[in-house]
Amino acid sequence: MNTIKQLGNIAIGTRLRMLTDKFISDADKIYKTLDVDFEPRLFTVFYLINQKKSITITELAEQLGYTQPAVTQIANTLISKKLISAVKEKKDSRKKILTITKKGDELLLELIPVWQDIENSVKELIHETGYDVLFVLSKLESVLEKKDIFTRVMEKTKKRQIAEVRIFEYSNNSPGDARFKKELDKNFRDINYEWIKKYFKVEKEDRKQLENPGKEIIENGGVIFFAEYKDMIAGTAALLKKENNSYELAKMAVRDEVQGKQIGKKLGIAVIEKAKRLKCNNLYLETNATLTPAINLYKSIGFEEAEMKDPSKYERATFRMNYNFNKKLSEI
Amino acid sequence: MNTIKQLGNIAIGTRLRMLTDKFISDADKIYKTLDVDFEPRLFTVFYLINQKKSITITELAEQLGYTQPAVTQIANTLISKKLISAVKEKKDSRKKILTITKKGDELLLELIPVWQDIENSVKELIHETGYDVLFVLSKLESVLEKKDIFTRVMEKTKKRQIAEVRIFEYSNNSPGDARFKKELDKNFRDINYEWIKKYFKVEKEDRKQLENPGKEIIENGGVIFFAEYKDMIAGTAALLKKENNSYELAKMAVRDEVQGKQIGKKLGIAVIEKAKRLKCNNLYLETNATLTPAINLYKSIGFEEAEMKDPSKYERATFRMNYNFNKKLSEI
DNA sequence: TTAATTTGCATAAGTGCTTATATAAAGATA
DNA sequence: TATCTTTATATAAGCACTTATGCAAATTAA
Repeated sequence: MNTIKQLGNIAIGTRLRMLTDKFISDADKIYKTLDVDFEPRLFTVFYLINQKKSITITELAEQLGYTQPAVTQIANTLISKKLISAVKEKKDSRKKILTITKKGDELLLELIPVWQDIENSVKELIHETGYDVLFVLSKLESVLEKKDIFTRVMEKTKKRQIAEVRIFEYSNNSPGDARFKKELDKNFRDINYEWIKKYFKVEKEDRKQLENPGKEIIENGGVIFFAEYKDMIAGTAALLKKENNSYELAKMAVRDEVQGKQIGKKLGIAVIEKAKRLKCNNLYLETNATLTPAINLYKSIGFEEAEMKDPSKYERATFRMNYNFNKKLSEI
Repeated sequence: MNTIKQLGNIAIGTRLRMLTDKFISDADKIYKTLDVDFEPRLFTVFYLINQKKSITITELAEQLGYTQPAVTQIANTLISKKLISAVKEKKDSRKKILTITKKGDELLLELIPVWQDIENSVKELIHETGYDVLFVLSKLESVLEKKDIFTRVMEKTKKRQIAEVRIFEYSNNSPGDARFKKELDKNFRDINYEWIKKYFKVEKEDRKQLENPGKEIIENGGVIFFAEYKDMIAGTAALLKKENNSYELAKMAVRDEVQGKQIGKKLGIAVIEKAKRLKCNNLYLETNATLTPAINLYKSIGFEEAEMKDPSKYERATFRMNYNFNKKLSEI
């Protein structure tokens, strides 16, 4: 039974469950031994009804942190034991007002000294630990409320995953054998066709760039970026050279099965950095106004909504964004 | 939800349960979100099988503090997911040896980083509380192991109940009206008949004393003691005067429905103290050797087994005890 | 060496919560 | 004022354990 301690922090749930079970089963044994017709699970509800004199199901659930069905079930048990009674509220007949019955009051006379003994026993126990255990529990509750384990783990996982994503570029200057380049071309094509088909239709300009990226993008002075994640090409982006040191961010796509790993963001940042190194003074992109998540991503890396001046080569392009070179990047 | 805190020590079980639920459900959410085919409840068992490489159901149950059926169920789930495999031990075919499968090893590769993130998140959480929460839990566990809540409450309840028992005597010197004395006589008779009939048969000597205690006991220089508990006469004892400052403790009986409240002990002590005040130098009692609980009670208040010299007036009396006036009473 | 006891595991049923969903009354909106 | 949404409670089913019990293999006692 000591092994559980060695599992460390991760087994805290199991250890708490064991302590919980011990407390609850001891309480149960106490009622049984003292021949009091009561159960531990009824305690909080019965206690609070007595304290508040009259209270509804939902109010109890809120104040005790139970779910409503839990309170309904406990209340029904108390009603069947004739310890409380329920009446509908006059003004709002959905509400059920619970009050202690005469039999409940009589049972309370028996219960109160037992509760007092339990209270004192727990107090004594806690004192022997040398810690203000209840305060520690409060701390744990409040720290957990600020940021729970799920959120913490997600943050860590995201960071870990981002770290596992490797971005590399493919341009006229990149070395590499032909077979590898062919494989990359295929990935560039497939990943982009996949996402375009999902929301829109493939247009002539798409086909031109995707079928022959070497000629249409690289030879025109552009760069293609790939995101590699766990031995697979997970996403792409292209930096297209335009006139007068202008560049366009285009063909940015991430495979469906690796969404949510910040791959798009990492690609976008790589594109921006490359553009800066190329002395670009005008970086823009075109997208569709309905693609809110994408637009938010672009905003998060420094793009700002701009006027849609000239008609685009793409039917789907209804929204233009310019990169703001002066804005300091918020932390990524 | 803050109300639960105000319930104080007694609601510690409920508070622990809530924390437990939060940890477990967060872990569940993490596996689901990361699309890992695993469940929190499988963790400890799967982890330990991996650590020990091969282990049986019962060993797991012992080391984890789970019941054997719990481990059987978890193991079966792991087997159905093909994460572990079970083979019978050659030497003892009752034993089932569990080991991780290839698929289990593959899942572990996915799980370990997640577990690491959980581990770190809990560590971070605990650090933010400012307390060594796991150490506090250990303390709680060890203090609880030394003496659990049930035992503590029982001790307190016993003390409380003893305090509620009032012993009073009824002798030639006692004041009181006739009706009250008649009522006491009836109680003395009924309580004793009740217990005698339960184990033995009522004998002539019983009838003589019980039907006419005033004449047979009081007028002979004896004293009758009553224990009053919650407005009822709960037990009786008599101190019978014999020749040469000898006294006999007899007719000690406690109603069945108030057994276990130390009433007999309290009566016995009252009898002994009275005997001392009467300058008694030889206090004895006769009982039956089969009545072990009664004999233990007598021992606990200072009686010692003695030789059964003269044949008793009672058929059932097979065991004689003398009070040791020199022995210091152990704490009561 | 047989019979009785102990041990290891399986199975069934219970417990005390949960989530998901239904239902009816009340309140908001058009 | 009819409809749509929200709120209060009920009901059903699930979950992760528990206790109780059964069964067969192993061990101990006679």
